[in-house]
Amino acid sequence: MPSASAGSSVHSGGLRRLYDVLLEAHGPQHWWPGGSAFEIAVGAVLVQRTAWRNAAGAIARLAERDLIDPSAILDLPVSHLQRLIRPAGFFRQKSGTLRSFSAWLVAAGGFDSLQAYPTAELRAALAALRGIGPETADSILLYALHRPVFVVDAYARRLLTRTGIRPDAGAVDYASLGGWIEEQLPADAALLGEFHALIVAHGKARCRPRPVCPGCPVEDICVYASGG
DNA sequence: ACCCAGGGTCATA
DNA sequence: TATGACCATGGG
Repeated sequence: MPSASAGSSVHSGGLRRLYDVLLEAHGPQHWWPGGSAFEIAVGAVLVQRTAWRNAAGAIARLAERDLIDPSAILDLPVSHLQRLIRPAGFFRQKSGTLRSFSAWLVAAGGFDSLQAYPTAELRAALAALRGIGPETADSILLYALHRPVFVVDAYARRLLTRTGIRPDAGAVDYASLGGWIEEQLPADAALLGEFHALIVAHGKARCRPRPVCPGCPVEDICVYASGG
């Protein structure tokens, strides 16, 4: 018998099955297919509470000027940085976050140097930066540093709640929920990266109405699924 | 005009 | 602990 794991009795392997169903329904999302680790981290900051289209526009404006580089960001006058990232919204806050993150990264010796540190330590260091919370920290860990981390976002909480995999997902704190999920999945950054992207894609496309949308591909593993 | 988008921080009760 | 206000742009 597997050791005690809350909630696994009803949905044994539920998370892995959810991944399979989402992949089948939506296909691979290929987030950040090409691009440096720094560009990925910049994207993680710029996309906060913002449509990806807008964040991508801001990244393009930086890229056109060869500014996707921590030292280049730091050398740039703040007003110029703010003007360039304006399409991403919250540009005053995000300019400060990008500068703080760039300074931290340069001080650490770059992304290659970061790989020497354990995930928990990096997560704490990132989340200590102003403008980087738990979710953005995990996004950077996952997509830029390829650490096997589950990114807990609002879509994930909603989906876990509605499927009944974790009915209290909306109320549990970030670290507890993320850790609980990571325990049940392979420590595979590629899988977890695809999973997060799929959850976002699903959240945008489906299940807006509650409690469950008719014809939803996730319906058959949903505790609320009825005859409708 | 209204709502939302791949969050985070701070003030208040 | 838990809401609420605020940050700002762009598309449906």
